[in-house]
Amino acid sequence: MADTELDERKVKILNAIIKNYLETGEPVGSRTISKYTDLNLSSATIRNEMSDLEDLGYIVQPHTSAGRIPSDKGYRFYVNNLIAEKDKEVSDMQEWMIEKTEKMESLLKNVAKTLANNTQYATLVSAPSVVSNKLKFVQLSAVDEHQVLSVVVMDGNIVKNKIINVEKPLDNETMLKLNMLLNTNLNGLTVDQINLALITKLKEQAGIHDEIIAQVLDTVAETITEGDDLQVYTSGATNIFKYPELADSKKASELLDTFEEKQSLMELLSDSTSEGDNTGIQVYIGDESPISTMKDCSIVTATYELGDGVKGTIGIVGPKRMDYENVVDNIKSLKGQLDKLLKQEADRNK
Amino acid sequence: MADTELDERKVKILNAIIKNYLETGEPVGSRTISKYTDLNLSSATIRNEMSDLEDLGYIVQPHTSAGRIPSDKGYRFYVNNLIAEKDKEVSDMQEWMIEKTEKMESLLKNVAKTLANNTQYATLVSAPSVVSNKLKFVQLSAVDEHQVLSVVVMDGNIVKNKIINVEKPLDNETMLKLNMLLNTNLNGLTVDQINLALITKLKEQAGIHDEIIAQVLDTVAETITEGDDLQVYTSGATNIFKYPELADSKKASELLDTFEEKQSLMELLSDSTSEGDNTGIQVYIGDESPISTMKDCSIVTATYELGDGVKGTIGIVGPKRMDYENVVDNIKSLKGQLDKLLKQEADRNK
DNA sequence: TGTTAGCACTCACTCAATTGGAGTGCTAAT
DNA sequence: ATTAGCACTCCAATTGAGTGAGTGCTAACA
Repeated sequence: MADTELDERKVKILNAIIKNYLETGEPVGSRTISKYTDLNLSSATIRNEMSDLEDLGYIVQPHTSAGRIPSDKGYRFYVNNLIAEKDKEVSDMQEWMIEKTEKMESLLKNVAKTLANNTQYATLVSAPSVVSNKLKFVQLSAVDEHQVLSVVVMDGNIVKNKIINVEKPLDNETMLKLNMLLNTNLNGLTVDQINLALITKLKEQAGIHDEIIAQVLDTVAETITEGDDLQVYTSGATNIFKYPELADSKKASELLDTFEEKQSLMELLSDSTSEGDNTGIQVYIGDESPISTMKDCSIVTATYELGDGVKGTIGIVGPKRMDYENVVDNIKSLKGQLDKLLKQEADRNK
Repeated sequence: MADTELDERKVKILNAIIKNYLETGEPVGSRTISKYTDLNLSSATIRNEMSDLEDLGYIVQPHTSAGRIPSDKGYRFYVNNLIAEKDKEVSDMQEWMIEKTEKMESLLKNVAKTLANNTQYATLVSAPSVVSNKLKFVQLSAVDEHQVLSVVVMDGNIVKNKIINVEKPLDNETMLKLNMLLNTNLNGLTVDQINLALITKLKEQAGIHDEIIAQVLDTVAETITEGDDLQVYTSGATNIFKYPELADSKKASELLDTFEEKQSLMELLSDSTSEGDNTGIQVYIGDESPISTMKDCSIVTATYELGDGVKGTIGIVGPKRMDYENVVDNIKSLKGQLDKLLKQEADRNK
């Protein structure tokens, strides 16, 4: 693992520097390291090594005659080592969720919340993208003379509804027929597969009541397609005030803005779904982040799956000196639970 | 309107002080006022008057030999005058909402957003409280063998749904009977009226299938009752960084926490629904606020109605030196539009 | 040749003293 | 009743000395 440019001692020192900095948030000096570590070396020797490490770009000095802090490259090295090594104990998390499957929305809100509580960082969770998700159930019902309620249930019990205004009341028979039509034709299909052609075909089959039904069908299609892009739940955004390096007015304001404007967060999450590595866990450090306002942060994301195809994402945003071990642990465990939960949900529906 | 303790000149000076402070956010001195206003008085005279105003409690000095800033009492005086006088022009707002009635949720989110944009303060909007709201439509449908979807529509097209897990599949006939039972008994009732007694009665009527149906009924009741307390939409929380007196780390963190933890916001809003005055607009200044973390802020709330009984609330939170005129204008206009919109909605459903 | 001790140097940070300016309160004159 | 003038107060910004943590370099050492 160790690059050729780093001998074992340098690695040890680098690790010591980073570990220490993660704890304190202060630049760490040569004397500290010389006492802190088991390799008995004087501060002077450490200084020489640190000088080398700085030349190699793993650590930087905020100013002359200050201690060193890890550079992005340094963090990256640390994280790579960490994730490769560590893969054993999975922290036990609360089991509350198992019972609360009924509503995807509240489940995800809870996930975001507990994760934020556990880690003390800001978290975000995106709802499973509906695009490659299967339709399970469609139903239209007349609420009153001029309004029809359409309810759509997707795999994973994601429920969507929409009220459709109609000119003339639909009689019971038509209603029944429509429901039949929709369910037999749409059930089990993914949103991808429900395209214009299919809709047109349905319209034709609907036959006589063409006008009204066309309108209804359009709206149903809309219901299924729309709005699933904004589903991001965040929590613990204010945790960033706990880290002085992020808490100054300007940075905090920008960051919180980004969190409030969930749109841009989507980019972050969708970005990470594409280039997932084997573990499904992604770490962005500083400038590596796709969002510029987060260039002073680190971001850890994981994607969880539901049935086939990649779906939703969990993310944690914190200072660069975040406790990567703990975070990766937490997020990994959570991802596992979500995967299991949703899979079992899917199985049950078979 | 002018209290006996304030002669006309004092009122003018007080107004000048407050207006100036609203703009600058800096303590305002006697010389500024002497030049700023049309009443030609020397700074010395102003000083005397200011001294009086301070004794009367309308303004305070942050420290000796600084200018004066309005006290809560001063703001209160200003606001009272303002709201009484001003009632003419209602600023024209975007008309986008008219078309978007279908989904209460997105409507309210939009309201919060535009309001935040227009005023540059933090806003919160609570969904119409369902408590005194009428049930319009209930429906159970079998999604698959073990899951039943219950959909409840309330007045104002608030849709709630919940998935109920059942042991044994329910056959079509039972389903139909259940739906009938629910709709005939519950339609038109308010949540208040759906109490334990009624539920028990329903269970009895359900008869044979007692066990399963009891479970379903319980869940439906739960669906109706639950969760409507958390429906608060916020926007523009980060606007507080625009006002230095709120932007320091500690205060900002507390405030944003309060905004994230929507629960406590509910108190604020529900509080204001109770003691609405004639216009339905409430202004809390500083310590008057029911939430302690907001004691450095002012809060303007308005309640909008839907049919009979008080329902939802719109609120704005900003610094004490907020632009009350503009805010009250905005909020009043918005309240009017919401009232109208929801009323017309209600009418159409008659 | 790698390691260490020692020393001079740098730089941020703290604290106190200094200064300038904005603003007040009071008094005496109009 | 109003105003001009002056002494006074207090904040805010500036300066400068002192401190300490940390570095880089050199020379000695094993």
